[in-house]
Amino acid sequence: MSTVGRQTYRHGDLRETLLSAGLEMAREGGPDAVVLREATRRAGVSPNAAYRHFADRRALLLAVSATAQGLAANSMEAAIAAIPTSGDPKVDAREGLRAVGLGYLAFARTEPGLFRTAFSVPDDLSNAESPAKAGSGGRTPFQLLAGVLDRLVEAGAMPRERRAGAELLAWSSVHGLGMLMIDGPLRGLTEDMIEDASARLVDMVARGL
Amino acid sequence: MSTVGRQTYRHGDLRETLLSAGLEMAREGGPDAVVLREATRRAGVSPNAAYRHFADRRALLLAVSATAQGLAANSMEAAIAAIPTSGDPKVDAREGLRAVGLGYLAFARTEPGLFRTAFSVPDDLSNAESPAKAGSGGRTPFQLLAGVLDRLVEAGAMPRERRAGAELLAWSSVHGLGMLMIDGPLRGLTEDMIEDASARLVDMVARGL
DNA sequence: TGTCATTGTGGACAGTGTACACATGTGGGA
DNA sequence: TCCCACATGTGTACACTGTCCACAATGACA
Repeated sequence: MSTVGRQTYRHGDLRETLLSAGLEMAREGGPDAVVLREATRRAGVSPNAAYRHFADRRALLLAVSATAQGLAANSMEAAIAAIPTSGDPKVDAREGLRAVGLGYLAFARTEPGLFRTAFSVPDDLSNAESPAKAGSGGRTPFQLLAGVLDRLVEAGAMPRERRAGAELLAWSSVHGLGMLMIDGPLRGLTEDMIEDASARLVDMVARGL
Repeated sequence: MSTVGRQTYRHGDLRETLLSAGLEMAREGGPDAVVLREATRRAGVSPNAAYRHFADRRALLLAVSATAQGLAANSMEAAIAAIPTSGDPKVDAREGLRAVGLGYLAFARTEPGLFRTAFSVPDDLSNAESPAKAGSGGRTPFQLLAGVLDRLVEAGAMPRERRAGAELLAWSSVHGLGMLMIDGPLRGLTEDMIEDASARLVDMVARGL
């Protein structure tokens, strides 16, 4: 491929360009749709140029995944921001938990490709607070969840002895519904059923935590 | 490819052979590792022979997925069978629910590749009771779950008005933990942490349903 | 026995990830 | 200011994938 559509030999910001090309492909078709050669094609660059910025396809995918997690965080933050304060700290804390869960699920529903790319690429809890995964508010999905759980304890709406590891429980439930809705056996549910299931699920978590 | 290692031109049971080859690949590397050509290679047959039995790679993958769901059902049934009866129907029903969840999670942990192949391939609830997905007891994972939920209601351990759609809630929670453990951000958890999280999760579900 | 649908083969093609050698710019020290 | 090392992009090549097409072997049944 020659340097068509570009005057300079250097691209200028290839890494970023590849990343957003990858993000776009992920949006349309999930992690499997993130293909390296296509990204370089969209960037107007030869296939191998990508290897100057990403060790391999996997590395690109991880970067895309992190970015997608940031977008998920945005959705969660938006849901948090939308809840009116009631004055009662307990109620507010519970609403915060609900909002985090519903924001996560809303992201799954509106951006299924990105959701799958964000959370079904092999990763590790040790990276859960990496700034690359933060939304515009500066916090990652994991940090947002941890935050509302902390508030829940402080407000006395959740026994302190159950706090440790509660992220995993809450996250699991919501994540599972998201996955089953998207490419698991729960596809084909109507919008209403999804809405209903989402609400009931976060209630169940709030009750059971 | 010639008919090496095989005297007859006809293979005899190619469909089944491809299926178990696919299952083996899925076991080792999840859905992405199920590659059509490799399956035919293992069956000692030319690549195109597969197309006499499966429309395309996707069809093979779906068949493998169904088989894997049957294996998951086996794991769940084993967990159910292992619980001692207490005499108290309420207690028994709750233990049944726990067993179903823990059996599902045990399968996820011991057969991560098969688990992902079973439950993260696009499917539909309308196929949830397909005999192809049944375990040796003749019931699919979905049917097993529905069964324990029914018992829960009959035993009076769960309000009847919450029964509808409860499968989705219970399934979501347990499925989410499984996925996050395997290739999501919850990898790297120690055996103990997983054990603990699993137990707490099913308790949460039992409490919150 | 002859016919014909079923099952398998062979060759081909486009597309993928990635390795290796090479080309082209650019910034920092002489 | 020159020049060169280093970063970045190109070209070629290879092995591998899914899948299409035309053809060959086989076995069941008329």
